[in-house]
Amino acid sequence: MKGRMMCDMRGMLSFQILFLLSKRHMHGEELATEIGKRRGDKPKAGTIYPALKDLKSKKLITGKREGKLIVYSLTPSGRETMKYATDYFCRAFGDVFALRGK
Amino acid sequence: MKGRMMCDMRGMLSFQILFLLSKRHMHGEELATEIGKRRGDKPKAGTIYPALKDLKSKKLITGKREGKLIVYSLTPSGRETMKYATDYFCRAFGDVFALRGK
DNA sequence: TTAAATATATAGGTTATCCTATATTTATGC
DNA sequence: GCATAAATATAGGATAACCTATATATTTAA
Repeated sequence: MKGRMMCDMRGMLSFQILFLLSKRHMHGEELATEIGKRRGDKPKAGTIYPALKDLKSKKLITGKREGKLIVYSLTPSGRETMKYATDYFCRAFGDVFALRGK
Repeated sequence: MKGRMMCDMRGMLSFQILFLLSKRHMHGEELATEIGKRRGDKPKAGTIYPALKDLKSKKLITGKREGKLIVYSLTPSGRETMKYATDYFCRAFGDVFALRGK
């Protein structure tokens, strides 16, 4: 599927991470798996961990070590960013979905 | 609005161009304006024209000069790519929309 | 205790997407 | 014709998002 794609479909990784964390707390591997379910390809460690590091440095998420895992959740600022980003996303791409099923 | 965004929302430009061209033929400025309506910021010339050049080089769109304008439309390959890309996009981000209004 | 498995971290490279700034082409108004 | 406006083109620079490969930490199994 991805091989057939001739236009670039990268992007919105940090947004998708914030979105998933707004539903429940997750650790890195879990996030990668959830993104993989949606995109068809699970992002590699070298993709997901730098993204988490960046979101953490911007204080949008916090991580709490639980044994082998680091469980991430949104900060208040992360929740607000997520809200604005969702509005933006829906305004930008809403009509792609509106057409589905037609 | 965009200034408040603390997570990167770039991406999917070529997909959005293909999507818009699947609805009607447009020239570059027109595409930029339509994208601007959706994203809140109209992409600059240095963004849109290289993207069109790239899609053209991949034979996903063709351009026909009409006076001052170059009117673009999808090639058969562009239509097929657009279909796969839309499926991918909806699978990847469908639940962002599913939650709206809840 | 040691090995293997799992999760995380980081270095280094590529590309699309964004920008600003400058140039060129084409049509239009005087 | 000549200037202006509008559309297109391109150079050059930044960054997020992807990758591979390697390393480290932590838990589990033998």
